[in-house]
Amino acid sequence: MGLQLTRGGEYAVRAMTYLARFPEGHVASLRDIGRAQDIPESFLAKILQSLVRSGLAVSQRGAHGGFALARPAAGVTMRDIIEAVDGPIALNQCVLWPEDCSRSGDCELHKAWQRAQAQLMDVLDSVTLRTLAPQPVA
Amino acid sequence: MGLQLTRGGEYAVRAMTYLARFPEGHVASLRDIGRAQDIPESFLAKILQSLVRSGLAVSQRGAHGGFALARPAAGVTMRDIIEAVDGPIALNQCVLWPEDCSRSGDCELHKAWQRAQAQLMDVLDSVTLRTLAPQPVA
DNA sequence: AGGAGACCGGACAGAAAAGGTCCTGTTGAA
DNA sequence: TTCAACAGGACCTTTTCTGTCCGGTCTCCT
Ligand code: SF4
Ligand code: SF4
Repeated sequence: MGLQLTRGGEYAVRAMTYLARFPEGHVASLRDIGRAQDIPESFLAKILQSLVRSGLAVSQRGAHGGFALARPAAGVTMRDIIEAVDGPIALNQCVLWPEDCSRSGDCELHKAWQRAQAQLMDVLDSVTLRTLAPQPVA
Repeated sequence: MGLQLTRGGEYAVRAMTYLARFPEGHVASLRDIGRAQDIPESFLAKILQSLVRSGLAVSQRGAHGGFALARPAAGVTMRDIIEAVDGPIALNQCVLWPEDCSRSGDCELHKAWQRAQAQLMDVLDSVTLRTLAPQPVA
């Protein structure tokens, strides 16, 4: 393989999409999210921690605690979520860190990867949680 | 990380691009390619084997042997090369094997990944070895 | 005040993939 | 015949992925 989304990334988007289905501010517990989205709960705990640390979600501790979106669904993109849990997206190392490759100065391949990355980001930046969960349930 | 080209994929494109810089049919040895492109030779051996098995390169055994492109440079794309060594490209599992995910029937996220994949393939299919190595050296 | 419910944080661990290495065999041209 | 060069497979090390576990902490509810 190679060049594929991690399980963690997929889970993160699914979890956030689930939260976006509720009215703004609604809190759902780890257990609820895991059950609803078929995500192992102890793994999901780690993923949600990343999302909280990245400021995409907020957590409520104690009884009746859980997680909620930190901002309106329309303002959170697929890219935001994936980068929060998997780190920066770079189809090839040199796209984000050109200094790592001595050839990057005049490399046609480099330019190709930059175009590919730009096209990918176009999609990832344009899809928000509102796109993924259009109608909040009452 | 996650979602990044493998080292093997990068090496493969570099090796093929090197071959494309010579007149059609020119044979270069493993050693030559490895030295010119800074690729560990024993690893490169494996990569070239994959390329030969996939029909993108041909090999010549015995003294003065080596590797050459199997077809004109303009007919070999980035995608061909990467898929030959890393297997099929799928930004998310469900893009190529939707039956693996029970949700794939009506999943907005799935559609998003399909768009992203299509954009990526547009670039990868449009870049050929002729693009990467415009002028064969005499 | 005292549970009980729920997240926090870090250590740990098994499995898989990435990234190579090595060795023995086979080929083919000089 | 010799020897340069590829073929193929076994093996190895390191890193990343995909989780698990547990003690600690916080907060609501009674
Ligand atoms: S694409 Fe070019 S610049 Fe980027 S890593 Fe490969 S050789 Fe270096
Ligand atoms: S994007 Fe949708 S279809 Fe694809 S794996 Fe995730 S949930 Fe399944």
